[in-house]
Amino acid sequence: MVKEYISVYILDVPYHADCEYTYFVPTHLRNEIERGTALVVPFGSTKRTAIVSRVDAKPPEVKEIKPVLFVLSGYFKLDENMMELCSFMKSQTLCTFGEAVKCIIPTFAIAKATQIYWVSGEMEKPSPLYEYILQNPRVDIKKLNTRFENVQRELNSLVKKGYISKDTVVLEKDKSKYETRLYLTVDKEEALKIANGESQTKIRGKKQAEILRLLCEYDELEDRVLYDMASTLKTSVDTLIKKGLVGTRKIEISRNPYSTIPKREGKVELNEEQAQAFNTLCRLLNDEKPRGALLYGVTGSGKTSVITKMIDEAISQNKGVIVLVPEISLTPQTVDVFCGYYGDRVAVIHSNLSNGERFDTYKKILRGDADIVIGTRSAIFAPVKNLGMIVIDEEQEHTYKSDTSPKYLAHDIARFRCAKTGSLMLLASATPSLNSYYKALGGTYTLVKLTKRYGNASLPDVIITDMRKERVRGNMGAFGTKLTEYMSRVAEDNKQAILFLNRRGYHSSVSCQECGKAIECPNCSVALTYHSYRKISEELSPENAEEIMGKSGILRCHYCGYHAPLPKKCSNCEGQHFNYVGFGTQKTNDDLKELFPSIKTLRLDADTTTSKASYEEILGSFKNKEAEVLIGTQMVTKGHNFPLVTLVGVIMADTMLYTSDYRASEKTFSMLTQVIGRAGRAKDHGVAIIQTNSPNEQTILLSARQDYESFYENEIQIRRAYEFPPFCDIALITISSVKEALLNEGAMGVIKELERKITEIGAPAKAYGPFEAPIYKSNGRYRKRILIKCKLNNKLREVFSEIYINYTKSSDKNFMSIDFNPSNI
DNA sequence: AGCACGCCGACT
DNA sequence: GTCGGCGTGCTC
Repeated sequence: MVKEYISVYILDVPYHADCEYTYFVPTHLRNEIERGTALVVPFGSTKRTAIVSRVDAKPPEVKEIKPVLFVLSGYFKLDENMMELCSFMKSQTLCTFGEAVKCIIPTFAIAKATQIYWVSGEMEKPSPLYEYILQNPRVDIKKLNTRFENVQRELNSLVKKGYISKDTVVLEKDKSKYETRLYLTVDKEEALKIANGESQTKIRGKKQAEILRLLCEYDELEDRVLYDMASTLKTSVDTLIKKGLVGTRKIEISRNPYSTIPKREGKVELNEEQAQAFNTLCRLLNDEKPRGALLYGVTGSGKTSVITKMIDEAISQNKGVIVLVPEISLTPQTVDVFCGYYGDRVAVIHSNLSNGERFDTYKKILRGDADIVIGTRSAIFAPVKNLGMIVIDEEQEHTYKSDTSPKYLAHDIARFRCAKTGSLMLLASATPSLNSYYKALGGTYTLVKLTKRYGNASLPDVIITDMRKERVRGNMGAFGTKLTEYMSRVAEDNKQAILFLNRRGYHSSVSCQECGKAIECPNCSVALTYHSYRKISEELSPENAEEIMGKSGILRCHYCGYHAPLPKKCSNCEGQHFNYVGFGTQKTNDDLKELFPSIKTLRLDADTTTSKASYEEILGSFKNKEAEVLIGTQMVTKGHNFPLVTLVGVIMADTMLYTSDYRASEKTFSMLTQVIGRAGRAKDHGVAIIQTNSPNEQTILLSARQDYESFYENEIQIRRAYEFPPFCDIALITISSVKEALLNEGAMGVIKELERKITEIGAPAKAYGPFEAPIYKSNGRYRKRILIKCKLNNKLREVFSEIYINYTKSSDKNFMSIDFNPSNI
């Protein structure tokens, strides 16, 4: 029973208005309300959906305290853990409480207040809008908006003049899907008698008799199916219902797109090392305290077997499990394996689900019908019952960080949920993120290693090709000598090859043609980014790049704002010619066609895989050997094993290495390690060829040896020396505006305020900027950034929050976004 | 975010 | 004179 006053969070308010509001609870509603209940309240001049945050609020000193209007029921209710998670997200990522709620509950289930209109007075010269409302009483604003332009204005004036009236209603949705089942209400013998005309109860139609016979045979049938089988329509069934011979019932059906996957049987056998890892992890799982573990296993060491065994263990103890994978479409085989193994107990969550599917999946988990959830980032919020373990596979992947509000990292949500439920957070990777490995070495996580490759799997031979030498020899194409040679061998031997290209990015760096070194920021140890003002129409090719790029442009650091013109010569070797990394990838396909006209290729990238189906189609045809070569981006590095693939080629390994991101090495290492691993799955000995301008780069050499630990040792020292995560946090403030002058002014104001507040609270933080964003002008808006290296804590977050509020409250039309530890810089 | 209020120009 | 443009500020 709640007291007189409650506090609520209103959904759909901007950040600066997102605070707790107090309402009076009419007595008749008092036993329907608790913390987490959804209800509708008057807010300003509208009615809004809200979530109860406190049931014992003190009335604030405001001129009017309004009463709660009514309570929303259904699936739209938050439990205590969800409530705390929303508060956590709000403080952690500076999102609104409502944005957090929308992560946790499918938007489908959230009732939203809408305006409806109807005609209430006669109009002399009816406008089209008036006519429409006359025809469609109680239409909602959404529908009007789709039919008329600029509708709000006219509506307001019509209301004012009394021609129409409006009201706010909250439509509670039940978007569940139902089907109607038909069954006999008399026993079968009787029904048969009736059908054969042997009973006192007489029916006339032949169809009706047939329906009765069918129902005798099948007990219960879906209405549509029965209509089909009896080739009849609703009318004859209706007659039977009226006669009381047939009954109907509605049953809710669950939209499960994965229900067709055949069930597989199989028992996981672990080798000694895996068994040991399993035992360690089991102890952590059984510990009542929340635990974190990092399962670091070299490529091919059988991490998945250990994870599967852990899931078996968890569900045998009646504990629920969440398994996160980087991108579901990248790993359909993972889903197949899981669904095949665990059948109906699995729920799959990813961004391609329809609203209906998402809602059904949500309910299935809520009911406890699914205790294993596998999915992408957003699955971290799944309301799994009796949660016991959260697995984050390939935990270093950047897709675990959301880049739209709420800008959370799945790990943080996992940590929070595990802490609340005493669960195990299990991170798994062959190339862990530096952050996670650092924590593991520091004892925050238990480090569990798998060092032995499974079975007799061997690493492929890795050949590193120095592309600078190829250029000197006059080979300007995408294929070096070695790769050409091995490609033709693949063709001869009737095998297959995978070629890996980096996505063609906007950022390009500049590296010396002689020594291959990229031009770096003197303060930050990251490659400087080349900003040119060339026209997009000037298509770059390796031949004309130096000329075009050299003409105009400037080098910038995205961390400290350092900028400089292009140097005349390389600071390392005095070389005078530079390569502009990040172009020419589109030539690969053309070059390939030219070199090997008979070879069939398949392309796999964001352009060719608009749907999940096309992705699997492409991989399917490659598996069926409808093509010899698969060319693609990141996507080719994951998933399927292709037994015929004996060659993996990395067209240009530097593209990712020399980006402005401080994690460039980390990302390159992870990527190359995975690509090379692709060639090691074949029965025949595989070969991986890495083409690069910097063949002596440690990152490339170490990834060729799959030597993560040495890579970590190198990289962590650089991070420490230049103070990058994990030794600090990075906050990125982006301000955008259509007016360039307004932007400068605003950004300067922000950094001044920021610096003042940082000094005030004495936080260890340093602000850099403002400087131009990598794409300075985009969508007609100019964007500037301020970057802060700091150690985030509640006090500092509060400072950012205040800055954000001040800025969004102010009247100018600039936008601000704040991202803590962004995934891309 | 909505929405109302309020202060300016161009219309019957 | 007033309609309706949008800048400003509030929401328990």
